[in-house]
Amino acid sequence: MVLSPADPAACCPPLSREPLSRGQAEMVAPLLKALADPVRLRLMSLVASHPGGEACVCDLADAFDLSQPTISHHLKVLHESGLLDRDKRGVWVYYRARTDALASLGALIGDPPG
Amino acid sequence: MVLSPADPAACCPPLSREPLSRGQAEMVAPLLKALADPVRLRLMSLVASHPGGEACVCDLADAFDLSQPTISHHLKVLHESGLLDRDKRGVWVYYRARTDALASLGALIGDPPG
DNA sequence: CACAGACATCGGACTCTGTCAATATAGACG
DNA sequence: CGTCTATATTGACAGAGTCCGATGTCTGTG
Repeated sequence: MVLSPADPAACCPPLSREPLSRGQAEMVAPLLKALADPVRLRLMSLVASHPGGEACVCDLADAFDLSQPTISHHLKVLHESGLLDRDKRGVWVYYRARTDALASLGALIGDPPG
Repeated sequence: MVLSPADPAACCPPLSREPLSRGQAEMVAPLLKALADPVRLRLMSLVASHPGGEACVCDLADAFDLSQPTISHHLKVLHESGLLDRDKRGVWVYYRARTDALASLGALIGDPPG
């Protein structure tokens, strides 16, 4: 089993406030790496902006010109990084955006020195 | 010559607001890719939090256990993505964080649906 | 001009990543 | 149980990324 980390970006002050330690950088970089792909960015946005806050794979796959395993792979990356929650209901799997993780990450990057 | 884009993340609504288009995702992903490396994250943080808002390569290189060409390479990636400005003064090169680009990117990721 | 120092570029070795086709798993239903 | 449908896993491969040593470029100085 693979557990999804809680909110890795919540551990660090904003980039512009003080230098990130090596350990902190190694915590945060995987989150950014997970988002740093056009397909995963769109997947994340599709899920996060979906009415009800969640979307099933069947809703998502149609938006792309990619094979089903490829979509599944990208969703796995987002899930394992802690940016998407997974919820299997019957045959369908619903993904939900971790808005707390997105908010922490956004603050880490964008917040001024304070 | 390589020109540094203005502020790519300023073109898009927050992730959670509405689905990112394919074109938008392809604009933003390179910014995230540039940040999605532990070394570049620390470099960015070192520059952004440096007193005076800028730092020269000589200040930065000491913080890492990497060769000088490697540091230079990472700084180039950050510069070409539009996250760092370059300013050569005499023999030294000073880098300055593009706080506008960081703010836009942070808002894109972290802002709520609104 | 010659030299030294700060930084960049080049060429390579090696690892990581995105993608697909094929196959597996797991639930619903007859 | 057998079948259909939704999703995940595996294995393979091309392309991209990280890193280093060697070398190049530019600038100040004697």
